[in-house]
Amino acid sequence: MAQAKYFELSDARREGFFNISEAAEASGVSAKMIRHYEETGLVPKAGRTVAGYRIYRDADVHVLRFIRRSRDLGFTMKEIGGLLGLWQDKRRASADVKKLAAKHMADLDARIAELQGMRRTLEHLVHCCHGDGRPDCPILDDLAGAGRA
Amino acid sequence: MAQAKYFELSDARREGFFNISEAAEASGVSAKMIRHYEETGLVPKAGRTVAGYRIYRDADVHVLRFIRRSRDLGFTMKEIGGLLGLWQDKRRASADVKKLAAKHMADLDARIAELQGMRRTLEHLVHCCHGDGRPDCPILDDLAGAGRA
DNA sequence: GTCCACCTTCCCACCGTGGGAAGGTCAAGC
DNA sequence: GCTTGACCTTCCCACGGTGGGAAGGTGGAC
Repeated sequence: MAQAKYFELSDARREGFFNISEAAEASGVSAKMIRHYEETGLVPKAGRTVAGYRIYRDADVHVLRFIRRSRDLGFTMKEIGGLLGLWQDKRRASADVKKLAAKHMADLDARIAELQGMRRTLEHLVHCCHGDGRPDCPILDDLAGAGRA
Repeated sequence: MAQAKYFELSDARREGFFNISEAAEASGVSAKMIRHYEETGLVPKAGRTVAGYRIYRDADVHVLRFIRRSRDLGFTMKEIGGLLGLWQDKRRASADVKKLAAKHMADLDARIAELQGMRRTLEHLVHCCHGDGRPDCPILDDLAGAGRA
């Protein structure tokens, strides 16, 4: 990632590097997750100081922010790997990006529809339940017997 | 769960018990998950034959179906634990069930809104991307720079 | 020199589900 | 009887993402 070799931390700072918590702060990705992304290969290994501290440049933080934004849009790690590849490939076809995004949109639609289905059923049940001190409850009755009662 | 002790499997069947795969089939919960629910204490420990095979009665299958149905409505394991408790408590107040269900509905609403927010943003981006062989792509531009460009 | 904040690695947890290995058991066919 | 294949058991590992925390090393300020 940083491609830098074996600075003292103070030197690294002078050269414009961040340590991991600064990179986390600037990118919105937690230090924990930055390490995790490195470990899983989503981002290349960070440069290190002589003492073994990870150091990051602006460009690295930029990558992390890209990941953060992608997560915010609900892309999976795998998809983000693909997006990063496309982002860094200057000869990419925008159609490839669009395709990936459209696929993800379809996934979101499916998930939304699923949740809305649950919500509708639940709304009906909640509506039917008088919700007082008595024990009889159509919600439980449905859970207990739906599809065969 | 089954409260039965140490049958031979053939005896158990005559007494109306199911083995785990029959219970799975009848309840819609996989054998794998039945064991898992037992291990986590969501359902009581099943009875066993002398050979150690789990055996289930109709009532046990009924419980499993309750769980399955609850999962289908998106309840978490924890919530299902609560629902099971209420279901089996004949002196429950239906208000308690309604409250749990209403809370879950609110959770669903929040999740749906979140996904719809993602979807809206994504739709806009996909719409803006010409999606041809050229590399320039507003989707990647947004992921790379949103919030500071 | 001391102190505290930060860094490192490592392991564990969540939730829900599935895969698969290694070994025991049941029932059917011969 | 014995073999065969389907099933059972327990155990561990994986996924996606994120967090908690322990144990030990460092950086920098006073």
